[in-house]
Amino acid sequence: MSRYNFKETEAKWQAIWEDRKLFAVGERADKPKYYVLEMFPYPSGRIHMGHVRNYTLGDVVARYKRARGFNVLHPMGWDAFGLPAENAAIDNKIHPARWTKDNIATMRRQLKAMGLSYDWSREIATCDPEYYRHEQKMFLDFLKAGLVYRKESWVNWDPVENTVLANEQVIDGKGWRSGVVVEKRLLAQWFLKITAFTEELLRDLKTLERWPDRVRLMQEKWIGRSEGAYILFDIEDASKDEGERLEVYSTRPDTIFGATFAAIAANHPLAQKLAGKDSRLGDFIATCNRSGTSEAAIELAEKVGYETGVRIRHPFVNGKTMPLYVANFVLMEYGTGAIFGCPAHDQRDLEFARKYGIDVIPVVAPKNADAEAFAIGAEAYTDDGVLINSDFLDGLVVEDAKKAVVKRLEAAGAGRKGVNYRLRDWGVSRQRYWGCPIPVIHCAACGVVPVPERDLPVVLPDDVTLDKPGNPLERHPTWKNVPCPTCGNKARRETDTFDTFVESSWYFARFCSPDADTAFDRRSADYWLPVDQYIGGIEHAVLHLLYSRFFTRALRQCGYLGIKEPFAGLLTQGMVCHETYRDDEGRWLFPEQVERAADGTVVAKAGGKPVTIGRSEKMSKSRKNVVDPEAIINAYGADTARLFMLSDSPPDRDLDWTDAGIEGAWRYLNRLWRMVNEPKTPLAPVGAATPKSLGAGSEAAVRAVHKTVAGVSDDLDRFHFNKAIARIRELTNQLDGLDSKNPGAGRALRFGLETVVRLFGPMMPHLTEDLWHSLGHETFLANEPWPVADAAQLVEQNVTVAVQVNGKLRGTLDLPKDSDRETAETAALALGNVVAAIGGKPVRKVIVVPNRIINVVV
RNA sequence: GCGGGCGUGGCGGAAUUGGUAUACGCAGCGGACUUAAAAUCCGCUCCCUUCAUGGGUUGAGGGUUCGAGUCCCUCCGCCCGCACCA
Repeated sequence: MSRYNFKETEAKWQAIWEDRKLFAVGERADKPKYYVLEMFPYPSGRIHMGHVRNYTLGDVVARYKRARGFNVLHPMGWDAFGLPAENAAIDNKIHPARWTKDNIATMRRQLKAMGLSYDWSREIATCDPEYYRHEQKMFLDFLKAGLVYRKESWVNWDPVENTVLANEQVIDGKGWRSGVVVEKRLLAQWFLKITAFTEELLRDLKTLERWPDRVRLMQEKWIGRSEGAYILFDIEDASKDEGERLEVYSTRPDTIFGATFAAIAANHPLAQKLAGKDSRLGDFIATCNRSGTSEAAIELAEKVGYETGVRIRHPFVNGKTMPLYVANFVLMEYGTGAIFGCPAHDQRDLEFARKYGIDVIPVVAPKNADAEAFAIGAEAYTDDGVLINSDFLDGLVVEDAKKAVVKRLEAAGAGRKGVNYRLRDWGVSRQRYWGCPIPVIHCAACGVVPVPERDLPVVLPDDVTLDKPGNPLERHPTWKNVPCPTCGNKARRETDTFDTFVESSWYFARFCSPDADTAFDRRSADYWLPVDQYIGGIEHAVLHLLYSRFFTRALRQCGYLGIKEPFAGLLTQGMVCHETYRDDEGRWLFPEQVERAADGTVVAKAGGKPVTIGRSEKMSKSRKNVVDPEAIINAYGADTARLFMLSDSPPDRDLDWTDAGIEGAWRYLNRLWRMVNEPKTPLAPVGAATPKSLGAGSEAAVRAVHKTVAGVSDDLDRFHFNKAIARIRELTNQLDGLDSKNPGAGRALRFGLETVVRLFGPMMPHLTEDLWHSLGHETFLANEPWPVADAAQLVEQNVTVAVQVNGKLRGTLDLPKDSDRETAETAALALGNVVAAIGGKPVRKVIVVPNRIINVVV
């Protein structure tokens, strides 16, 4: 029996497509444009299965839209700056530029072996000065537009390595290389003013109709708009510092009469000031600063506080004062860095109060509760209710009480209504080498001076040493020494580089005109943008996508482009998982290190000892549950890998990689290949007219083909690739069973097979291109239009209707489509099983859903 | 800790969005072909009970409805994000 030679076939068509420049595109007026983009990869070394999945999904969309008549832009590039290159430099003594370049070469070769329909002439790498010089220009334009500023901000500091650590380099509060406890430290850093667009970023989420709801919801929560009040508390005995007041933000100003303490962040200016007179407070603040800078680390830490001895006055109760604490769970970045605590109606405040013996005064009671008897136990009461113990607020519901409090506060000059956001400005400074230099110069006389545009790009120096801790740019003997562009005196270059999220915030626009002298040609950008379909991992749901949305608005403000939203459609794909293996000593094993023994158990290839199989988890190097895409492509071909990736799970869910699954996909490819190359029924000649009369079997097959075309088109429009494949497989099963004696079988089979080949084109481009030619065609399948179903062939004459008695299925009926109520009801009540189930009881009601179901209620 | 999501046979999943649960595939079992194996082809396969009829089942429990995998509430488990990984 013949087998499909994927190696030869895939290489052949890849060469021909490339040679004919089939996927190179330009702007054109005669077709609608469609821009499909997959998140570009970080060049970490070799492609992994997550890439294969991501790029397969994108390629199906690109090829499908091309067939549907769109002028499709489908580019690829490299997110080439980042921390791993520096780690590799330290570990392997290889220059980050060299390492990155080698990795790109490897990964480009691997991607090309997948047969992806990219316009490779548009390839970009963000570490190329031709790319990042435009980013430096953007930064200067943002600076002019007031969208950039400098301020002090906290970083993770490793006191042994004398260097700043990324959150991922802090493990259990310790530096990953040094193992010593990490401290927080203040550093002057550059910030992009994303908060200038907060309301817009929030409001415009509604316009992103083709984004998953969960991503929009996550962004909404991330921006975190809340309404409340800013309240000023007088500080007792603040005689030396007249007029000093503590400002807090609260979303529950209605609970002000339940306030029994106040707390400020460890790095609140008042805490710093008080620490000057209280060394134990200083120690406490130092302890707080020993936890990491990540919100998770802060929130997960045990909640502790320090009573300062300072007391603050209640704004409405004369003579009432409350203790002021410094607490590790109050964040300086949120609100004013200060809160008032109302333990009765906030769970965290309640736990804090119980721990430090602070009073708990209920001020909101459930509507029908007995106010006298209402007490707080272990749970704070956070629902709506009626105000009690609250002077002028008593009897009001929460909403009205909030308004009443704000009114009084404003009248007393002790506060105001206010809106607050969780969103903070974007800190873009990184104390690292392998990133885009920030184009400013520090002059002792002139201050911060932007690098003049004629001096761009500020290029990274090549001659750096990465074997010592700290930023190599800082240590470089000459690079940072420059004359001040304004006064000409000796000055110092900024040695911080950009967060790599900056590069990925505008790369989609660079692809529109990758060789332009400016960041991008405005006309090209106007033609191609926004991206019609963006595809990538859910892990980018907030940061990358929000930063890109911000950047697009900032670029618009600076006149670069005219759109607000960069990505009109978004598809977030799930992870690729694999089961895990451990040997008898608990060490992880790669899948290729284990095998199934004769008795069915799984053992290690080396030594034959039994292996414990763990559940399927995200593929990761640390657990060794990875399968190398290149090995799969060498063993089965790209089309098999693509088919399996698409057929086994819907794109937004996790996918389990299994050997059995890939084997099954491979068998199917061969089956299809044989159906075309060794047909059981001789195929009608190419282009032959359809005979006047076909046998019943052939006619049914033709109808099935039309139904499949309609179904698959609909599935692909909704990204239900797994369902589309199931449908086509059903059709091939039917075509395989077509009796060759049936009149018109050869014609029906040709029509069926040609359609199957065309429908599978976007998913398995090499095999189908080859079969298309085997079927006698000389055009490129990749250039063929998408098949269209004949609407007349889709109409069913009869439908199967389910018949239930009291909601339980008792039989089915074959009825003409759109039968009227009476016909359906009469037929249903005549069914033997239905009569038996009714058992002579009176029929109360008969529900008829046309063409669907009949339910008899007795 | 906070925010978001997911949960359907031995496994991946389907279910026209409130109307016949388990399509399609994987694995398994039986058969055909073969000296034999591989490959291929045919058949069976959610669970319990039965000659048959029947009954049960969508992580667990409750609710709404003529009817719930789908909507609501409570709980359990797993996953993603938390601003210096990308």
